[in-house]
Amino acid sequence: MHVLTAEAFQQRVFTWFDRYGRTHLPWQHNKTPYRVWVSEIMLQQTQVATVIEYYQRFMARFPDVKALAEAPLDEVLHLWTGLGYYARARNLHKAANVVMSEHDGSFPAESVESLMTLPGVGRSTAGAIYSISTDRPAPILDGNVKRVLARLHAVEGWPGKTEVERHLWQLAEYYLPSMRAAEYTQAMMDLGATLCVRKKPACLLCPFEDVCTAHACGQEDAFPESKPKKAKPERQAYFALVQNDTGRVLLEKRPEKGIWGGLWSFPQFEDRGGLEAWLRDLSSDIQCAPHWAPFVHVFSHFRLTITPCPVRLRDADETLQSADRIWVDPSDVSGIGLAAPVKSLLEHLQSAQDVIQSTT
DNA sequence: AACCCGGGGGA
DNA sequence: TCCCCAGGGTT
Repeated sequence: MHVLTAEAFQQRVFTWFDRYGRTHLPWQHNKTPYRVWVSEIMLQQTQVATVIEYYQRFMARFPDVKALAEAPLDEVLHLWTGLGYYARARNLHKAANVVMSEHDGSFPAESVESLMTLPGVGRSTAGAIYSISTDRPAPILDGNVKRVLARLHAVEGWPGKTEVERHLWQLAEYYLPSMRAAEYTQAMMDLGATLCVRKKPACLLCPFEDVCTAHACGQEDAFPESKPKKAKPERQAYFALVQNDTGRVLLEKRPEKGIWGGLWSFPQFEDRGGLEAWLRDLSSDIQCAPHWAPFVHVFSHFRLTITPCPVRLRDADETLQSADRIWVDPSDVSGIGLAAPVKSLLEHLQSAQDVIQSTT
């Protein structure tokens, strides 16, 4: 077992990429810093297969950074609905405005450091945007590359630890070629995404099969080490699904910070008592249907048991109008961002409505 | 049900 | 500087 020179490593990467690399992803043609940036942000926590549709819709609606900057944030969040990690969309919108107001509308792609001044762009994302859009070398260290390098060198420890991450960056810099920078970045991501996958990697097809330390001892699964896990606390939420005579549904805008930041959701309460008190204040003329079956929505650090409580409201539309409250038609929620379970509940309300209409 | 993920921001 | 936070999809 020996360590490859950087040149030998690069040669193997390019030979493999020339045959097996991905070249037809939507963001791989007409490459501009803007298009690459949007793709990299979407790809941060989300796999390629999921991103493709979102990317196409996003680019059709916001073809350039000016269109994105001028759009209402609600509309950006709408196109992000279901993608998760909504801070990404808020940062994207904020960064588009920074590009317009502080960089005359052209992307600050002169260096990795200048890209990193944009909200939502860290070192790895900046390296990807820089190398792919300018074809000049910059290392990246996304989850794919972490896996490839951690296995190749059997790097111990969880990559979230500063020391481990520092070691991996050092390796990424060591192997970085001076030529074919864009292809190299793409090739490293492709290696991790298609061969060096988390479980059952395709080592027999890997250009580093003969030099990979983890493979040599049959320990591919042991690298990189996974995040130390801890128990997830349980939380409760009661959602008021308030519907008026016309079938429209009341939504509230969530605070910018925290879970589902800036999205629209149902009025939410920690317990049934809170919901009932709120309803009594709202109107004397309410019909509270039996609540629907509770279900669990899992976040990265807690589990939320949601109990949807449908309510029919006869009057008082006006009393509930304000900047952060709206009545929406559950069959048309264009223009606003919704969390996945909220979108799903609105669809349920819509089908319940259809049943009522078809039987009357 | 367990696992994965780049960056921001507060402790 | 470290650790917590954030939400879906995939396996």
